[in-house]
Amino acid sequence: MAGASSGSSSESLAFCTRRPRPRSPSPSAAPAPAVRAAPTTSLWTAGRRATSRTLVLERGGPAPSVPTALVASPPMAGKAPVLTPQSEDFPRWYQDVLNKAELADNGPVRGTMVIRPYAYALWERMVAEVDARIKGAGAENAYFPLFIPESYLQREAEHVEGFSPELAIVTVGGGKELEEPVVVRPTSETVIGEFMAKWVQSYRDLPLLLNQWANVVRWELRPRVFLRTSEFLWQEGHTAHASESDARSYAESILRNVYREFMVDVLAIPVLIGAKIAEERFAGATNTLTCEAMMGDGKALQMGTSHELGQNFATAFDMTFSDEHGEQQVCWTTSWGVSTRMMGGLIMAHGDDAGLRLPPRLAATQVVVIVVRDDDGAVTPAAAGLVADLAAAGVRARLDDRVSTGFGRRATEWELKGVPLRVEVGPRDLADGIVVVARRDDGTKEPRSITDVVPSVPALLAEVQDAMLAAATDARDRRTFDVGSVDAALEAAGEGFARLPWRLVDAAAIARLGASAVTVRCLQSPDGDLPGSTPEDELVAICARAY
RNA sequence: CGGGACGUGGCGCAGUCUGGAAGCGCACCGGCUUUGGGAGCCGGGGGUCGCGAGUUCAAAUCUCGCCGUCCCGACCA
Repeated sequence: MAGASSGSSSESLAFCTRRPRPRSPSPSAAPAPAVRAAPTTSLWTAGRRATSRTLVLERGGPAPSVPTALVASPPMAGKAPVLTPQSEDFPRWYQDVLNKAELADNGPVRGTMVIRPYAYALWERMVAEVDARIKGAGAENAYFPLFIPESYLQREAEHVEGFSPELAIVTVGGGKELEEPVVVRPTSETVIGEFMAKWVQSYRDLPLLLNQWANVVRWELRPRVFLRTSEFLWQEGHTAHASESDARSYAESILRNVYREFMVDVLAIPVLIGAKIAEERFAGATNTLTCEAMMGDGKALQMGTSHELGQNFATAFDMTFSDEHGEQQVCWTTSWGVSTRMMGGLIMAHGDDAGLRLPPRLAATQVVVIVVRDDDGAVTPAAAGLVADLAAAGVRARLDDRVSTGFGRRATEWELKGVPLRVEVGPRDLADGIVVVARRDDGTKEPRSITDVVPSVPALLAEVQDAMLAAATDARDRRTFDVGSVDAALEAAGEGFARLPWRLVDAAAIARLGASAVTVRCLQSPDGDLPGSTPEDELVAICARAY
């Protein structure tokens, strides 16, 4: 049972270099109040204290017109929390965020979702950023059909086998039974393979680098908005190469320079990169590379994958070319994708009890300028001027001049929606020549002179971006543990990621982990890079519970 | 697809056990007063009680079936 790679000495290895804190209370241990009473110390209190301190420090002098309410901070005692606290019920919190931040609804058909404008704007930002990087990698966009002949799927044995259970198949069209049923694409390797085979004749046609933005359908048994829906939006890249090494390096390059770079630099989500174990590979791939992120509850989320398909699809679709010597060769192909699942990752990696927190580079609205009140009609024009100046400075800013709605409500709403910076302008500020700038990431507020707030915003946004990445990285690292046994990995996975020597993981170990819903998310070299040429018995298996 | 919980105005819920005129809070609309962290008062609108069959004089309530949602498993971007 224990393979040669899994010596019995494993049980005696040190448990952890960094020991997990006492296992977090299981749901049953956390006494959920019968009525969701307002916590005595709300999140407001913390933020507010920081606020008053900052205000006093920065303003100096008598500061006679510091808005008293900012300092006095009437806590939200007596009010129900806006969202179910994460610590109480993380999945419920996620649902609450989707609803309250107006992100998405369930569609009428099970497993489908409606992406609301605010969330779709975020998706459009993701598309823009990822698309630019894909083009930077040399791939061109194209579009292939939604309907695929069922026979195409069947040409690659593992591919059909893997996807059959989740296919949606159309058997009737135009009121008539179809001669050959058509599959609603679950992914497009097969159609694209068919056409690549047609287009590639010579080594001069290679590499052929294509990408498409599309929707795909995979009938899901257990859907979850953004994370696992029966229809989702994504990008799927498909490439053909003259050699295995060229295909491999391209797949790796997409993972590192497109996906990881986007996730780290734009989403501010630190991701691990690694290779999937055989059981977790894409159906039909010879190697699957992945970006794995940690969510706020310590669970893992696969954020994107890049596959080496070897010659499996090229063989199935007769994708051949003549090489420099006039010899017929079979192509080597890759495919890679990221999807609307990243929306779920974004929400769960950064969100807190007050709602969404958006990294500035992604945020569709980076700064909201709020007219606190406007007694004499002078504040709104000033605020609108700030918005215009911010826009001119390249900042995505918008105005909130809904003064008929109370300030508190609007502030709460923008926090729910995760806008990185709020600029609050009221009559007193105007009289003092200041505005109050509030950061969503850490809740701090400080006054700025109205004349130099605009030029200071880009740097502040950059600071917020960096702080969010640093905080997410720190949170992940605190929940990552080096372990020396399967038992220790199981315990650590209750909390976050376990780094377990791969040589300790045999089939029996995978089964034991699986019994507790813990899986090997990926394999890495000891320094956290892709396995590459690292000897197999030196690899590290990242084990975790996953979405 | 297996186990569990649950479907009552947009959201959260009471009412269901023990059948007998659909209620509450928030949200929404109007008016006035408000507006520097979830406003107040007054007045309104909105629900074939998830859907379909039964039982009954009478069904949100009882019975059966189906659908959906959430959690836990098996499957996945």
